[in-house]
Amino acid sequence: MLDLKFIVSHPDAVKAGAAKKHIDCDIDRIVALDSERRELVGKVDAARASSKAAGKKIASATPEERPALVEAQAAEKAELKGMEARQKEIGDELDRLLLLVPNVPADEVPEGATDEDNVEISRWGEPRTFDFEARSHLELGELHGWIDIVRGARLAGSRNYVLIGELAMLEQAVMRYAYDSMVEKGFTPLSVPTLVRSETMVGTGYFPGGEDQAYKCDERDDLCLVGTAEVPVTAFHQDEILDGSELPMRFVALSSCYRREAGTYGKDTKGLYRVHQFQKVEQVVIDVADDATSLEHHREILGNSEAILQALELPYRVVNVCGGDLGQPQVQKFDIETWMPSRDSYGETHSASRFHDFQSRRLGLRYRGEDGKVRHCHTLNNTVAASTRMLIALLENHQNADGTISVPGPLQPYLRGRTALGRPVETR
RNA sequence: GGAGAGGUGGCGGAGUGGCCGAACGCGCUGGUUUCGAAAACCAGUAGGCCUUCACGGGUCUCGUGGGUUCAAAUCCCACCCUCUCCGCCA
Repeated sequence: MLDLKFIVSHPDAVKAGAAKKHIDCDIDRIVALDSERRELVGKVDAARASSKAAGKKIASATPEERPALVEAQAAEKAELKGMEARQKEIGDELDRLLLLVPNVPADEVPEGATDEDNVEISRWGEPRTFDFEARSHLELGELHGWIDIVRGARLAGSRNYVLIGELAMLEQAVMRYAYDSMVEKGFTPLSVPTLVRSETMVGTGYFPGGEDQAYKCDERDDLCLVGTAEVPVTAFHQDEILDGSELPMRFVALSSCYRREAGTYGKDTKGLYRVHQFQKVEQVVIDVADDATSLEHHREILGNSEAILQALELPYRVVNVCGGDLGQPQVQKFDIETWMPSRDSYGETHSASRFHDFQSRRLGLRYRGEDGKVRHCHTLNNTVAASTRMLIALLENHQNADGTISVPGPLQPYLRGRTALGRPVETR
């Protein structure tokens, strides 16, 4: 969430930010509540001070003086109680409203309503032109007996799948390669829970608002399945005051990811593009509260993922996500879209976000700087590799006329030296 | 699932009604000492909110929320969380 002081002192900037994101929130109400709160705090504090002083007087009073003093204090306390009740009301409403105020997008974020308004900022590689009739990942999967959608659905409903044989191996190869690459760059590997308390979902900004997209196990346990390792990794140090000299902290985690995909019926129904469960390697940076530094690290984690795609010879482009396509918590987001021949377009495979202290405030994630001051950390994250979408890109981009799949060099060691997957079939 | 213990500052850990936002230790910061460092010694060192140009002042917080009391970290109630033992199990 945003700092209440910031909202009150820059209400127009916050309103403009919300408008840019196409999100409604009641800033005027917050400003009004805060001014009432301030006024009340002064009175309440004064009344408490007076009551305390009266208490000390009572303690040292003679038995004869006592009853009168106690009675006088009681009247004061009754008034105090009324003010405290109102103060709590205001506090509760403010807390509720503050959770709904979106982070202010950066100036560099383009205006726009949907992903169609995202602005391409760079491009790497050339989409391949096939001199044969290229197959979709689903066709390739069926051809080799690698993907079983029917049994996946029988096991777990629609948008589920089973990977078989070499494709299951390839999945592990990509995950391991992505993971190892990040460890090599100095990121600390973390293996984290994927079932978390709902307060952790609130802390990272997914709740309130994203409840429909999460699987909840809250009837008995108040737990949710995470949609990304970002959640447990970012919240790893919640409610702590870190030593500033330890920052930035760089983490990498591999986890299963669970997404309900509510409201997407009929969208991307074929294949592995939009599924309820996949694996993902995620990078997270816990940073100092300095815009220039966290911006630099935002570029760094974007570059880390680009390096993976380049090593795997997958053409991609980077887009600067527009206001309307930005989530509530982000200041800015760069999506990487990788070329997917069957879609005849670039499909989103990575998402690099920076949040300033939006998540940290909710999480109580702070650090003590060199000057001794305590500040909220900045947080950042980016996909390193998401299993299903990477498999789509790898299968479709590296397919050969005979149906085999060439394995990019970096993945070969993870596949016991294999340079191609699948048995050759009829060339078409 | 059964039984028990406990949640205190950056960390460890005292504290069972006022002298406690809190002993002591560690850590950190500054100083003395030293050619420099280590060690030793001295001093300082929780966070939030309100107020102040500032120095400062006020107030809240000892898991959370209520209650008792003139007065609560300390007593009572509810809830949350953690740990230990037994059982079951990957």
